[in-house]
Amino acid sequence: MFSKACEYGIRASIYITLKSLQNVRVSLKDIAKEIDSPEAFTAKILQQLAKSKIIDSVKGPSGGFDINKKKIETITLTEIVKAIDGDSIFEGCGLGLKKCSEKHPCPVHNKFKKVREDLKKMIDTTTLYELSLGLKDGSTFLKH
Amino acid sequence: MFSKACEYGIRASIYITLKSLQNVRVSLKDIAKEIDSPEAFTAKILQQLAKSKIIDSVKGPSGGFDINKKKIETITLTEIVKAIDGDSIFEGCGLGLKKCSEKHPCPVHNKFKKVREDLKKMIDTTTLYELSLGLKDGSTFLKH
DNA sequence: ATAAAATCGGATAATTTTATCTGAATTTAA
DNA sequence: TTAAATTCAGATAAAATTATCCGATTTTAT
Repeated sequence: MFSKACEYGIRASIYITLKSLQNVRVSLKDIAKEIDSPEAFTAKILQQLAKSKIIDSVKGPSGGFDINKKKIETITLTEIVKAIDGDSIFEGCGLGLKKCSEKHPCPVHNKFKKVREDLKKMIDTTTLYELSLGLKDGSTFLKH
Repeated sequence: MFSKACEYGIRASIYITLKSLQNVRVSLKDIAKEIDSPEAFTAKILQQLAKSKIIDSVKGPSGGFDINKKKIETITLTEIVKAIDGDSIFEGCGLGLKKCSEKHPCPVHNKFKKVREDLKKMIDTTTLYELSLGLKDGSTFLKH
């Protein structure tokens, strides 16, 4: 569904959200440990998210990553997915045709349309804030 | 969604279905041309499908691939996907957690569940026969 | 000022996926 | 029986993705 990079990116974002709500900035090392991801690779992904202005990064001791508290409730999964995987997941044809459209559909075009729209709707309406709640109350997890 | 190999596999299967319904066996070359896929790579995929007993292969001149007519109406996309991509698409966690379950869910577990179930239901009930109809009447396409 | 703690950026490496090549085996038909 | 048309199998190559390494830069705290 998503690339590994995107999976890490989403998991990291949810963790950063959780901590940001507690006014705590978190380091790469901390993030990688908490989401059980390769540190250096995760660094690259966080850089992408920072460049896309989804998260903020601060260098130096006591530096790390956080998300603006006011922004947290507005950030959706869609923004993160787009920043990392682009919009292949939204646009791509289910059977990989370069030109697949209503006018020139592949055999599964219509059947896929509904599934894809549901997926789109779901990630479009799911916020980081929302996802951090389960983490906070211990009902959901980011590793193992 | 699916791997490239799987996309080619599905497209090839639909084309083989169309021709098999006309009692015509098709060669690799023909298939690759009709679905616009790399020939040698497609060969590997067809071998997988043949080993999985989804399609039949015949060597020698006038050889090629076909599907038993009686079987055509019973073959679903699920069988093809499983033969090529395994069941990662059915089992995998949306965020890549190794152990994600009802008891230990990732933050998007429940939101993904519905989408995934819809996808599963869709490919589980879609047959090759059905997909070949649009091709036959020119309303759907396998390339460009 | 200086040392330490962090991110940043670019190069490189490992792995997986996609794709190609080549020769062997099989089958058909002349 | 031989040549041609095919698939088959294994090796290899190319490309994309995932992952690591290292030195530079920034910032903090002493």
